[in-house]
Amino acid sequence: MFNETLLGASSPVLPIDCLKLNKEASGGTRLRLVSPGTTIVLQGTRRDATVRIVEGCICLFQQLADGRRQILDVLGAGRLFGNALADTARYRAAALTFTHLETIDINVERESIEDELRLMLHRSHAHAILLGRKTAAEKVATALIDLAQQFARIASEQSDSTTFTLYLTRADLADWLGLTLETVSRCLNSFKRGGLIAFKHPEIITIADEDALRLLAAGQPSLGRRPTAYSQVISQP
Amino acid sequence: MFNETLLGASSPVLPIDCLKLNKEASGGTRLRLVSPGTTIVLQGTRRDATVRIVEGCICLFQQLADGRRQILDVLGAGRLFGNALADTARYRAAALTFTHLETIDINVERESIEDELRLMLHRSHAHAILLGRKTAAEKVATALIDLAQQFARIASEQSDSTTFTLYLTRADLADWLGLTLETVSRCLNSFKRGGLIAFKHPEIITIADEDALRLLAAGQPSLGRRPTAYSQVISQP
DNA sequence: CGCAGTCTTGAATCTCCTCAAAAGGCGTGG
DNA sequence: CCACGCCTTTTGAGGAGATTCAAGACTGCG
Repeated sequence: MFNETLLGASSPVLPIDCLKLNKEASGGTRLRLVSPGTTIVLQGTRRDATVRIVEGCICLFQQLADGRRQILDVLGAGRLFGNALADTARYRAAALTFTHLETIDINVERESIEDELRLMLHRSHAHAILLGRKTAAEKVATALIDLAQQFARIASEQSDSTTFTLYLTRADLADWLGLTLETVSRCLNSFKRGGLIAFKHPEIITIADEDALRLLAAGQPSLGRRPTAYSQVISQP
Repeated sequence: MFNETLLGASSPVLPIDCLKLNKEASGGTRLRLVSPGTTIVLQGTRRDATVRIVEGCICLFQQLADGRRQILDVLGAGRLFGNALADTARYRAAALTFTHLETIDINVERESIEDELRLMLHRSHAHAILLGRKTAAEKVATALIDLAQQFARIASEQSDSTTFTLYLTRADLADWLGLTLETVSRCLNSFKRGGLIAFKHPEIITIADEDALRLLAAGQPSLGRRPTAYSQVISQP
């Protein structure tokens, strides 16, 4: 069962797996460490219950009555989460690794919050075309490109290969991409055999051929299947 | 081919199929009539190019390189659209019927714009779980409930049946729900045979059994298939 | 009346899912 | 240090839901 972390100025309660630190920089904002698997619950309906991810990875998800799960977004360092962005009662957040959070002042960060809101909407729209119109391979390719950008290690910049930690399990990826865990695994290993990516441990991924992956992710006619267009194709303006 | 309507204070250009009216009420906002099939292009990157739908129906959509299309949202009267909400260069809008638009002042309507932004995000998230995790029948049921709410005719409130105009074609519905036009047609006719809905003309739909439709839309265990849950089911708090 | 567009329906195909089993990693404890 | 159990991942075989292809029906319009 998931642990639950309560966050919010109104609640002094902190579960065992949360560390509370005080930071003198940036005006004494609190830092909280959340363990993987923990469901993050922002206290009440307070508008000011909003946090910034300092380090780590969090996913937002929704569930249907029978348990079918859809991960809405995967958030890395710098992303915001909380009631100032959207009613947190409508979906839930879970930490995918040890994650540092810091509470933010919604009056001071008004601008950042509006930017984050626009970013969320843009990402959600991009994800809609992924879920609705991309093939399994295209979905996985898109996810890899996205996660590589968000979680790339600043390690050796040798050649053009990027390595990143895949905080999501195959099951998480499946619930993000609208697939099954087996299909995700098959795609990843097919990419591996094709030389698009490389991995030894299933959670440390190296992008070997980013160009090819990007073409696949974009749904390039040559690589994917033929299109399902029910309306005339409209040329870009 | 789609016509293109230019909107925005910077552009005095109006295509033939657009009527320009002056309205004395609400401070001289302009009203524009857009014909169905018209792609609406908000001029430039101006932050103030934003409109409210007074009457009619507009859909927002994106396309992949090969023409695969995904409708992001269907907007009815009262909804906003424009650069104040999201960069309109990232997706396009098309009128699905004769539609009245009025330009709004983003300084005066600051509050409404932020509300609309949150509504867009919420709807996009709700649509994500539809695209990723619902079956074809559940998708179509969800769409019908949604459209009935947004486009219900205020006609005879007899019994509990709602009738509405389906401005979307089967192809539009398919591109909204991540299905094919044939699957949408099959679902609608299956609902018709099952007594959930009724229609004589394919674009005038009556919701006959709203409760059953809502259960289906919610992905009720008894009606749909068994769940695809890759993580433990988390009980609601 | 005939044409064009949308919608409906059927049959075959295919992608992805389901079910199943085996392999690999990791921590615990003997 | 290795055995054991637990969990995630991989891989295979078969099946189901949705798509594709195709033909016919309905509607509105010149």
